[in-house]
Amino acid sequence: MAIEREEFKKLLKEKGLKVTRQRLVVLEVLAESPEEHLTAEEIYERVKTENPDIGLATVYRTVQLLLELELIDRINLDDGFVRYEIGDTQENEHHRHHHLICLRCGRVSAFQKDMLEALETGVEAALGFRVTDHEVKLYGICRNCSEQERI
Amino acid sequence: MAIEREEFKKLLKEKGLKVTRQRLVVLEVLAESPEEHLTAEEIYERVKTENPDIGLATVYRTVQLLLELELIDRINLDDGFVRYEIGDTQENEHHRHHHLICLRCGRVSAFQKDMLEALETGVEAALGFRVTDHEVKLYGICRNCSEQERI
DNA sequence: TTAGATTTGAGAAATATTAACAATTCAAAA
DNA sequence: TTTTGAATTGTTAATATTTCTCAAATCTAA
Repeated sequence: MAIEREEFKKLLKEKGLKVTRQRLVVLEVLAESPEEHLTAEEIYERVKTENPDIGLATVYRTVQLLLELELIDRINLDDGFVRYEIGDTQENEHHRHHHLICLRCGRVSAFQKDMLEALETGVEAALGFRVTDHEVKLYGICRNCSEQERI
Repeated sequence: MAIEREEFKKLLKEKGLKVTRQRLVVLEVLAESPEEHLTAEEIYERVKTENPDIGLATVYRTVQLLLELELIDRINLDDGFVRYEIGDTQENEHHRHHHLICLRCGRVSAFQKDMLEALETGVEAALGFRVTDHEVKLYGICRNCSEQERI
């Protein structure tokens, strides 16, 4: 479950930050599409439908703020854009940077964090490297595309 | 072991590409520092000591070519630069995009590919996603920094 | 040596993101 | 509600990496 509007307001106030229309709308756009990975420009386009006077710089600034508050995550698909997606407040840690990227259909999805735990403990045991965060991208062919291929 | 100069020449000829001084020097710079992760600008600076007349665009073009030939790998540390490192011809697959990034000293190192296998087979078994490539970055504190901290 | 295609160098162009700064907006106090 | 001061915003310019353009140079096969 993503963060609620009222929780967000409370969080801003706690940090001494102001609750602005722009901040609410940017978060809302991201919260509306938990499965998508939007670029700043895409967020800007969507925000403009509700708030035509918003500036692109404000989107960049707000996205930066939301990252710092750990309400959203970033993903870089190496296509020249940084993308953003709403985080999941159910998880204790908001580091959900592990994605499956289908080379056929382009779909980006996440997989369960616990699948990474073996890898991380393995690295710690073998190399003494204490893992605190990760960004994992696995490229390949998703189930859907595999099945369509077979037909 | 990285690719040899003569192998590279042969590979270029096989593909109908020309063997140029610039291509040889760029590969050499990368081969000299298998542990480093150089930006295009850094490669350019080093190449210029042997070849002062080279252009930056040529470095970008050559690096692109070397990527396509799978002689080098790219890594993006999200600091605004794409970085390149020589690949390892010993491995059958040249996808060595798995790195440990120390948040204390900034060192970037690689870990053995076989540690990833469990993760990849797990994803395949659980989700039907056939993994063909990966880019894995684990952030944390390396052994060196952990030990220095303790002193 | 020649010829033709590829490659290069230099600088312009493209493009994502950040910085600067005056104008606006928010929120606490009067 | 009004006031007030600081935070935030919008606009535009700036920054910086990477790509594009094109004439000149270079490579390779004949």
